[in-house]
Amino acid sequence: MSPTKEKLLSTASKTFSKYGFYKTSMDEIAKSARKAKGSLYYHFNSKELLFREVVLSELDFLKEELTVIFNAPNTDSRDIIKAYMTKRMMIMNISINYQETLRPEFYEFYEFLNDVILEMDLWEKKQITAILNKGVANDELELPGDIEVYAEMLLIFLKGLETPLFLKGQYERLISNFDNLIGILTKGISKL
Amino acid sequence: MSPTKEKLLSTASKTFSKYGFYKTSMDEIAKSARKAKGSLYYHFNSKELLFREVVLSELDFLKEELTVIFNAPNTDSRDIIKAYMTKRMMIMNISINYQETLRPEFYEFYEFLNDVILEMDLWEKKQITAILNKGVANDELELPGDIEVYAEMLLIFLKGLETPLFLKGQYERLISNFDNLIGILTKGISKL
DNA sequence: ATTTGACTATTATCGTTTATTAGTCAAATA
DNA sequence: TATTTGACTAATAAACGATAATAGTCAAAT
Repeated sequence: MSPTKEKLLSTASKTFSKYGFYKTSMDEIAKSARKAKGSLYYHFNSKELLFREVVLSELDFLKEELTVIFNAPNTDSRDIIKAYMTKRMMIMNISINYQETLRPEFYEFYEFLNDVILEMDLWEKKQITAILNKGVANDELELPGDIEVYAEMLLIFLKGLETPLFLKGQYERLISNFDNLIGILTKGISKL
Repeated sequence: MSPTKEKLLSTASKTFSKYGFYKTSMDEIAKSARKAKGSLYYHFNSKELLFREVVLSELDFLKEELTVIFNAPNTDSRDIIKAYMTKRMMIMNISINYQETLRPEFYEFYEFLNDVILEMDLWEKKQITAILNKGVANDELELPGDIEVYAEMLLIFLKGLETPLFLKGQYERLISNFDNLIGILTKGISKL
């Protein structure tokens, strides 16, 4: 990625995270980055696509970090699940532009991001399903019924926590008990 | 409750559930109930308060049904938790006016209902906390850390399911595995 | 105490103008 | 050739008034 493009992207990320998508203008981003507005459009084509790139970069970072965890060799599937949940929450907590998309009052405005979020959901669901299947194969886990549905519900739970944690400022309070909760969940799925 | 008031309330509930709060007019409700509009205002004071009553009546029904479950004598706390989760989802599935308040595009418009929902949340949290505490006292459950936070997270999970289940039409698909999931959760919190 | 419906007050909607901001492009630069 | 620039245009949001729809009132009737 060229230095100009990189500069524009990081400036956009900072500005969007400060004022939100709708209260940030392209002129403002260009000015902050000390570049011409034309360069923004040369590299990103539109404001929506620029914001997409910003959110995508946050999700790509999350994906990279999670990939390390999911692919850790010789690790008990329960430990992978634990590490996954913890890491996910930590990174989401600092993904300010992703958090912006959670605001229900903007729900309809972010439709152009639906596919990005959906793609991430599918990726996570796939990874969770794989690790659950591996756990069952290794006799570490015991899961009656459809494994994919468990993966889906785990994701629903984690995503359900996002609003209280990141938008309603309960991160500190709830995260303190998160380890205990993870313990219970893994106990629930463990083969005893 | 007077017959007129009852008639108005049930007509309002039907009409709101059919067209939603904003696309239903007071004239329409009065006409459907074959009453004068003045009667609506005599009994309910405003459109918002009328809708409140409608949603409250759905939540009161839920409360009543759950109270029976929570207060069942001589019942294992795990069975109470299981019955609670199942019953909650069944009743929520038919509480159409409550479901309307879940729509994120209307989020800001339903602020006058926030206290009703919050009150229900607190009630549920209190009931769950009580049953978890009872379970621990009876040596049926094992929960390290703050019990209230578990109650809160269980509620977050159940409420997180509402949107996929009721608004995105996944009720049939996901509910089929719900029993298995409940089994896992109760296993996770059980003292072994 | 309750019910009624003609009436008033508010709020949504539409059309128009103005201001802001998204998006373009020919020329300059490297 | 690929990139950068900023004056320029096009599209959209905000502001405003006029009109339509609907929330809410109240004196009279039951």
